Amino acid sequence: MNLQEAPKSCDINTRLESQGIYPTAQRVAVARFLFERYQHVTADEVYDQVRRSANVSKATIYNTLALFSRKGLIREIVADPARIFYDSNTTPHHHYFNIDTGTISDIEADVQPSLSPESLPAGTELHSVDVVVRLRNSRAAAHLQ
Amino acid sequence: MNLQEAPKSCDINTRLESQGIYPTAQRVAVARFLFERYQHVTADEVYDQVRRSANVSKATIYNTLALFSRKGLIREIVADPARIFYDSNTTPHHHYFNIDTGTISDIEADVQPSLSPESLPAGTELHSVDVVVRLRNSRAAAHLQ
DNA sequence: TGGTTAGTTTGGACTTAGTCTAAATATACC
DNA sequence: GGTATATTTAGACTAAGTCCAAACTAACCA
Repeated sequence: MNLQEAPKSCDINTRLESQGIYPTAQRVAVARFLFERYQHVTADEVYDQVRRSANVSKATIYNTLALFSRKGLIREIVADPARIFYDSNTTPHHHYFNIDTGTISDIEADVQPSLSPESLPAGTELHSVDVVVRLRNSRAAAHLQ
Repeated sequence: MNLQEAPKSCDINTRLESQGIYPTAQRVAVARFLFERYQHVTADEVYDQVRRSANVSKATIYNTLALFSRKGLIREIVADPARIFYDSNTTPHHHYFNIDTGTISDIEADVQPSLSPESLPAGTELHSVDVVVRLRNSRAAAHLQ
C-alpha cells in the first residue's frame, strides 16, 4: 500500500476500534474527514475530499460509508431521490430537504413522531424513524408556473 | 399514433382535466392503472404494467409520473435509496419501509409530527412532511451478524 | 378542408450513483 | 518467513432516470 501513514488520531482510532472496525489508513482518512465537524455529504463529496490527502478508491469510499453506517458511526439520509447523504451527527434529529437546491439541513426544533412499537407489522423490528421536511424556495409571486 | 382508443372512463378523464392535464391515451392508461386501487409502485412497474394494454414509452412514463406528482394526483415516496415509489393514495399518511424486502406499506396509526411553520428556514416554504419508519425483518437470533 | 401552431410522445443515446469482481495488497498469527 | 484472513483497488458493469430531436396528435381557424 502506497498510502503515507495518516497522522494517528487517538480519538479516531479509538472510535473505530470501539465499533470493531479495523482502523486502516483509508478508513481513518474517511473518518477524519467525516468527524472533523457535523456535515451532510454525499459519497462523491467524501471521495473528492478524502482523495486530496489519501490514496483511496471509489469502491473503498462506498464500502467504508456502508460500514460506518452499519456500525452506527454515521447515518444515511434518504431524502434526495438522486443520491444518499451521510450525516456525521448521529444524535436523534430530523432534516429539512430543499427540493430547489438539493441541500439538507438539520431541524432544530423538536419534531418527534410518537410511534408505538407494538404496532409494527408482524415479523419486523424497528430500524429507524426518518422525518424529512421538504422545502421549496419561497416565491414572491406564488402563482408562477 | 397507433394506440387503440382506451375505453373512456369519465372519472379518469374528469380527474385529469380538473388538474389541467390533457387526457391523452397514454396518460389515461397510466392513470387507470394507478387509480384502480391504492398502491406503491415504481416507474418500472408502471411501465411494465401499462405497456400490456397500451403503447407507451419509458420516457412518457417518467414524464407522466412527474406530471401527476406535480399536480398532486399521486405522491412521490423517497424511502428506498435505489428508486422512487409512487403512491396513488394522496391522503395524509406515512410509510413503513422494510429494508430487507424493499417494500413499502402504509402506517395505519397516527404518526403526526408537529411542525411549527414559522420555524422554517428563511426564504423557504413548506412542500411536504415525510415520515418513513424503517423496519428490518426480525430475527429469532438477534446476535447474528 | 388544409395549414399552422402548440403540446405530447417516442426511441435511443446518454448520465450517473452505486455495485461487483478478481487480482493485488496489507495484516495477523503461528 | 509462510500461511490465512481481511482490505483495497481499478475498472467493468448495472440500472434508474434524463435528454433530445424527430415524429405525431389535436386544436384552431381561414
